[in-house]
Amino acid sequence: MEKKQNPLFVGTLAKGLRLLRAFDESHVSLSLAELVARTGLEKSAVQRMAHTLHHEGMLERDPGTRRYRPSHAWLELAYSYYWSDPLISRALPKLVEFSRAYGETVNLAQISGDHIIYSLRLPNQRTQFAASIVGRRLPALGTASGRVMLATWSKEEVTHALENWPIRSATPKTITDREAIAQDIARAKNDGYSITDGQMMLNEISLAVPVISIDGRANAAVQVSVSSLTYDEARLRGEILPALLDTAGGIPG
Amino acid sequence: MEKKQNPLFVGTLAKGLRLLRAFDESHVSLSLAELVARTGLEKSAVQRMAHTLHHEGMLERDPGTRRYRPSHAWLELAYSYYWSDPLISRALPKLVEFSRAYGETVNLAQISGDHIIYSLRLPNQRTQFAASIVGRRLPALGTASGRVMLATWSKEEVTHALENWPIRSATPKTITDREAIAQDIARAKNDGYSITDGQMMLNEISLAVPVISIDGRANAAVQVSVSSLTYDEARLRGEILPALLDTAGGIPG
DNA sequence: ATTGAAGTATCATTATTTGATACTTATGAT
DNA sequence: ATCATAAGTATCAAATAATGATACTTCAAT
Repeated sequence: MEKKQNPLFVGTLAKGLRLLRAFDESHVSLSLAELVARTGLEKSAVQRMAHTLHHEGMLERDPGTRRYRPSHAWLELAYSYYWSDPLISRALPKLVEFSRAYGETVNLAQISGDHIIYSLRLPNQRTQFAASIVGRRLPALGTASGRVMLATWSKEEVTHALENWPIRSATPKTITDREAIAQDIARAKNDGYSITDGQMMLNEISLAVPVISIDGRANAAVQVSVSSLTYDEARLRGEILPALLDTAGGIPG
Repeated sequence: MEKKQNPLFVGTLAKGLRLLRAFDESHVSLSLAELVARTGLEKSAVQRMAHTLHHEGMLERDPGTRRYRPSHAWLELAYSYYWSDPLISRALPKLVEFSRAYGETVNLAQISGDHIIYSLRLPNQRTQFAASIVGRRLPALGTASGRVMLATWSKEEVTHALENWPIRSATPKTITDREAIAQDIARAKNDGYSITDGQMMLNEISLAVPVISIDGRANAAVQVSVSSLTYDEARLRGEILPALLDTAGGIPG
């Protein structure tokens, strides 16, 4: 590792973690050589780390192809996470209730640095895979959830976010103009919700309302995605928004 | 670490992983001293590992209490897992379909050593928290899912499992007699499904059917939990079983 | 059959982890 | 409030354990 800042920093452990993070949606299994390429570590180091991670049950290994894959232990970690985050258990029953009542996809999003992360997802039949599974991260500024959270933050924090947080263009309709996003956040502050259209995916309209804590600040949002082919914004506002506000407002804390 | 088997084994990495595994449903946050107690490592080692894990974003740290917690990265790992396991994307739409149609809790369980692990869960309003979140592990012999998978395995494998796999008594009704479990597996082999009553929790009836792969073997099961206060076994067999068989049978693979 | 790449094994070198200890900050009892 | 004790943090000399170069073996493709 280049330079170690602190004598408490254990480079070997950090290297091992890099192997875990080498896996993602477009790298579902990796060979030794691919791990070398993706982590930038020495072949010998990768050999040792992969061996150890496999031995410890953190990596599955196909004896035929010799490729490594995430193991069930990765789900167990998610299980521990769920217990550790008190918001999850408070939000889950409310989301289930909403999901059953309206039959639309509903998610809990939390701020995570300059991204949002979906920590609970209740899909419906039309939801596609990527939008059905927890742990997905998206740039906060590009999402209704991120914007509606920012709408509850201080002016300084919002300015900082608008100037520094990343924007990724995912569709032709993605708004990359930071001034336009600033206006959208101001609108969300006024309205108490945020709607985006086709920002992350075409034909997808997203409605988010904040989960506000005692101090008035939101670090989480409840969000509904619908198809623009069956909904327009007005209908979303009329039919879904009131219930979604109830849902978010009903989350204790 | 006691004894190193292989020169490829990196003890430092294994130690770091022990910190991650120290968290579970009854240990949602841990202080340095508690980490020392739970991992059995030296205080200095824990200090270094915790520092590094925090630095790398794998542990959250409350500056006030100085306690460590799982971070969002644990959910990101689950996200990568989901993409890596091809069964997940095949099963999910079928489970959603079932869940919407019947309104009952439905899960995908997979074998994981001598336990089953729930890798997809679609809760309903009545489902309690522990039964709503993925990554939960249960001793395979004590679950309908585990038994119905074993029913598709070879005689030798079943014998080995019955002799060696763990049994944990969770309720007064938990069957701890291995001969009785053997009979239940034989019944499942005959019926193509398994029903358990109050094995993991009182007033919970569980119905599982196997997800059979091309070779006739099941490493996964689709499972429904209902309350014994609203269902009896006969009604479960009559109303739910046919649809559940369709669901499992409809999973490609 | 041949060749190059990928995966595996070995080992001397030394950088890195180690763990004891001292120091500082919190906590709880009196 | 004060003290006592535990928890958390910092430091450093010692040597263990990780390193990475290299050689060997297996695999895959032509």
